[in-house]
Amino acid sequence: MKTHPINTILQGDCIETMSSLPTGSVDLIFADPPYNLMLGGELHRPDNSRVDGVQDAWDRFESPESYVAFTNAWLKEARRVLKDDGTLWVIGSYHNIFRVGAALQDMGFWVLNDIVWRKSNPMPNFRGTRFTNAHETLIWCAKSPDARYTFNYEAMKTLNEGVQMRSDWTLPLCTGAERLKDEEGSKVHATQKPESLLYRVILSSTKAGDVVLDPFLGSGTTAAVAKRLGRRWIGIERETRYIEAATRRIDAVEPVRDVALLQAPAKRSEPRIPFGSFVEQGVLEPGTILCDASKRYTARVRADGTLLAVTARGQHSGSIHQVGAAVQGAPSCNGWTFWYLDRPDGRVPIDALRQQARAEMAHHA
Amino acid sequence: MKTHPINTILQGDCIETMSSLPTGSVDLIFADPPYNLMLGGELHRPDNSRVDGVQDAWDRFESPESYVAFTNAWLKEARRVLKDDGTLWVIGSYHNIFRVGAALQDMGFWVLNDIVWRKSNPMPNFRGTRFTNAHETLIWCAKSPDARYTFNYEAMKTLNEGVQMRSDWTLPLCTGAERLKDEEGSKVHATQKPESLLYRVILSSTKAGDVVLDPFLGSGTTAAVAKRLGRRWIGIERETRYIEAATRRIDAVEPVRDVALLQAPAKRSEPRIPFGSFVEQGVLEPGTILCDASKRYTARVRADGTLLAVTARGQHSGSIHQVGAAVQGAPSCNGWTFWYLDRPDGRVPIDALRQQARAEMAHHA
DNA sequence: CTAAAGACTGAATCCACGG
DNA sequence: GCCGTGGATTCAGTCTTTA
Repeated sequence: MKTHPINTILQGDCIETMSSLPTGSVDLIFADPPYNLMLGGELHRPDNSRVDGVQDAWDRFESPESYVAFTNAWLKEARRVLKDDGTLWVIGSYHNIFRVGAALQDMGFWVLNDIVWRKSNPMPNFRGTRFTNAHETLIWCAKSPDARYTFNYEAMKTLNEGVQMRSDWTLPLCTGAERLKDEEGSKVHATQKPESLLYRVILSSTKAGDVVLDPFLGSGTTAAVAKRLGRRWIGIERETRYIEAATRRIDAVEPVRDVALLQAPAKRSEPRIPFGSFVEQGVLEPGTILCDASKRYTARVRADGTLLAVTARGQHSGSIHQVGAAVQGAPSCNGWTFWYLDRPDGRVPIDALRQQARAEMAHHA
Repeated sequence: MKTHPINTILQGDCIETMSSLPTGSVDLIFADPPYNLMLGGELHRPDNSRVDGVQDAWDRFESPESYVAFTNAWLKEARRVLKDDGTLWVIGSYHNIFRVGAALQDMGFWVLNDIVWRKSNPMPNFRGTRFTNAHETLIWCAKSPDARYTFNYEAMKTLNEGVQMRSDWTLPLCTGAERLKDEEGSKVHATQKPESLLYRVILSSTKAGDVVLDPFLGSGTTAAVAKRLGRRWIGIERETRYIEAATRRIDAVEPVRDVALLQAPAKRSEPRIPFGSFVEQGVLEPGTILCDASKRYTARVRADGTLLAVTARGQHSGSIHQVGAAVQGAPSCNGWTFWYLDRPDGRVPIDALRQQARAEMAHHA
């Protein structure tokens, strides 16, 4: 039986090593595969200094076909290891992202978003022959169109000052103290990703305790951020020098202590309270009149917690939601926020009753 | 012998019609093919209004395979018609752009840039299920790696206030007076592109007098901008109603005398700096304690950039502004100046972080 | 007349759970 | 698996109507 290692780096080829992991065992995969840059000769700045680009053997492929074969192979194993409701992130540039995206769509993955990492401090185009290549692309996808994936909508919205997080993220490159250096002061890994990028990836699409797999761990950014955010992790890496640097780095990470403190709870996860319970408990008398914000519609509360409304279009009865939708002629309605109640201290939405009940439940818990 | 029509709209299927054009005869192709969105049922806004999505027959394909076949067919003709030193632009979204990009790379096209059109006013994600889809992607490519293509580096730099034009362009959607409407006031074309986008495309990669071909002309944006910029143009379109609207539109265009007089569209809605970004980028650890100037109140920073404060009046969580207001019992509060941070070099308002980040952004810009 | 408030709109793969 | 129901969910802008 396949064992399930956790919080460790597995040394080896990413495809072989993934094949040793159990089927449907990880919640999230973040993959930063070789980009297959196919750089020609060396690149020099206007002052003739040499640009230290990606020259490593791991980025060399014989042909476009062999890159596609490699992509299909690792994606296939990733798909097997991923839970049915898990999601996959892949990062790339125009050199490889189209082939990767087409391959994963052909394999049945369902794209949820393509995300643009807009670099606030990209390397300029020294020759002035193209637009400054100032971004990279991430693809976020589920295993199927009907998968129930994790998306921490509220956390992303608050992280973005109260408006929805968009598909373009402006973040700086990994530089300065965050960038791993060897004894001689040169960078350990050519393509180390910034922790801020992984922070957003992991915070948006996993829950605390989830298992995050990175099949191309490199300098260990994914594992470091997963550990910091109270997620479990598995890394796969071939080269010993990267493993050594990543291990030191991950060991030094302190997880955030209070997991409950990590993020505000989503509204969707709050306990459900039936409207009828307020009638049942005597908070509302049967016969109480409700109205909408504009006072165009009124409805009467019945003993079983349903409403009764009479309009020009006829008589409507049913739940607070059904009657709210019916009187407006709308396809749906949130009755909690649509209906109001006259109280001595003013008109309040009936949602105020629910909020109060929830606050009392939290107090007793 | 094949004739070379110019400054006209050719009615017909794009592949057949392109095949009637001479080989190696156009300098630039801009293509806005169907995205094959595959939308499900109806979508409503929270106010219950219905979203008027793309449901035209031209966007429906039998299968992913038939979309790929269609893509290969039109790309092949486009490649033939294009001069050896000409370039091709294609716009798309995550629904189709990966398949398109892979197809054109397989065909030998050489990608020069992928360009992100960052929409300053995208439609939100109404259900809170994904990141707001706030961009589209353009691929710019030459016929071969050694092609001597046109790139007006200086014009782009000037258009971008003296710094190199990046691969991400922030531009608004096509709305208001620019959007073509029919007699009943509804939009003529579901996916009319803004002229500002085509300005950049045509100005960056053609010379005056060059021939610009758009095989999916639609509402005629490409032809209108080409004419305005003193380029020649050919449009291909199948549907009579689009041709009629585009013809009126193009006829009304006055070519500019002096292209240098064209001014850059105002930059709108540059990224703001959310408080959460400092947590994300590791400037602040989750769990960090903030306090106000008088040290009466303290709050704890959470991983999503919200604060959590406990006072005699209860527990408060939310943005730096909301929690600042709540602990004081005030109606509002500027959290940037209210909350302070203890640093080795003394206590500073958190606004110092923001000022520093803005200074760095200005430096990089 | 101006100013404020309300209506309308955009290439959208847009719900979750219990019976 | 399907079906019914609860109830959660929007940003930047333009244009129209009201005060």
